Amino acid sequence: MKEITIQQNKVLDCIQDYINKTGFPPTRANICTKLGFKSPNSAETHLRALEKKGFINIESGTSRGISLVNPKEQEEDAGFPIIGLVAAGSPTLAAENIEKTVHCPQNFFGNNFDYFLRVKGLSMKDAGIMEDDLIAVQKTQDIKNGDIVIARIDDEVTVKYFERKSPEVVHLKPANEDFNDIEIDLRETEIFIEGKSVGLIREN
Amino acid sequence: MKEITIQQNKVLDCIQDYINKTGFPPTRANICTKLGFKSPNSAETHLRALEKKGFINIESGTSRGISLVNPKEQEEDAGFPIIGLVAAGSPTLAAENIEKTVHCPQNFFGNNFDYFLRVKGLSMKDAGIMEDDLIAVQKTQDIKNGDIVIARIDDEVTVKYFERKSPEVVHLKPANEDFNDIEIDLRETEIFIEGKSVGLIREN
DNA sequence: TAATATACTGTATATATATTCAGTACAATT
DNA sequence: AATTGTACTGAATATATATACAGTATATTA
Repeated sequence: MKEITIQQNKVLDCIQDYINKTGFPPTRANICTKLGFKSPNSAETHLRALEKKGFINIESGTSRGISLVNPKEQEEDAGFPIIGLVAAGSPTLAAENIEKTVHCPQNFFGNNFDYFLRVKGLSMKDAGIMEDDLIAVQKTQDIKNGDIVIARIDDEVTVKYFERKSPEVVHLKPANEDFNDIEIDLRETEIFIEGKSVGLIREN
Repeated sequence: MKEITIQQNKVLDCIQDYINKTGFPPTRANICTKLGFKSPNSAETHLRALEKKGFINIESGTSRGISLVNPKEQEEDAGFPIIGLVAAGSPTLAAENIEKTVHCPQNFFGNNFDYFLRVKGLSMKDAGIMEDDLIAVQKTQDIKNGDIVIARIDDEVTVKYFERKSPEVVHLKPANEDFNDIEIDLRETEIFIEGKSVGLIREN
């Protein structure tokens, strides 16, 4: 997608708004009214530019024949994969691990997120994370102490509280007294942080 | 919604298809082409009937001014209210209790549900239900022992495990050893079951 | 310096479109 | 038997709409 000018973006937003409100695209005159243009040709030239840049399609000779190439609904109401928390051997986002796809807004949990992780085991029970819950994972390296992180040690994926004890030592702490802390010396063991939990869904 | 005839349903499907394919609604002539009519008035009369029955809106004097009253997206991706679990005094679904509206598919949790309830307190902690979690509530009276129910006693709303001890006695059991069972004798105390929990969302 | 893209106004027009009117036919109610 | 709703054809028309043409102005690029 090529770059878009400020005015062209206004026209694009105007079209989106009009469709959301009415259910059908605007005429050149409609756009002029909304944006304060005095000639329908102002809208026409912007539309031609938007078409040339690939943002819209224009059906020739057709009233209101404007269609959006990338409607916003697709961005806001995206499909997110559910990944099984397999014990060992598989990188998290491999296609064969995708259980199914869930549709919800990207900002469903306040923060953006990237995928759902199906929880196995009860090591985070006291944090209210139960077996088969879905954790909304945001792929990020921006982790603070106390965050619930999705960490990979070798090929094992685990969900735990994160706590950095020193530049070289990290503790991964469960929320269940039956489990023990995992202490990791980064000089000895490699650890990869997949991301952190920004939300949770329990299906039943 | 009133009943619809076979032909009118064909016209309605035709409109939906046309919008899906092109991004904008059809003209009378477009409908005629698709359905084999030879006069635009055939489409016109069907459109008027559909409008009268509430399936579509027609913007007068506007080309392609047809909009669907119940587009499929709205059915699949509906808005659900979040209700605060206020301690006393208010019926649950009063408008002033609605925090905000969340958009997600109606079958998001496998079962259909009607609204979200914001949890206060930790009485269901061991069931993984924490403070400020959102419980997806299905309004139903079909409760089995062990279900997590939303019950109203007088004007107090509470979330607990449901267990019927006898035709006259019901136990509402918390999932936290710091709380005690609530024993209710239906001959003495009135209890109303708002519904049951079919899912859970934690926002952060 | 010329060419090109953006960003408009203003006018004009062929045609795309909604919409009314006049019919015909059939089935279901009242 | 009269009325109403459905289901069409066919013709006519006012107007809604796309779209071209003629300008003006500014900024950017080659």
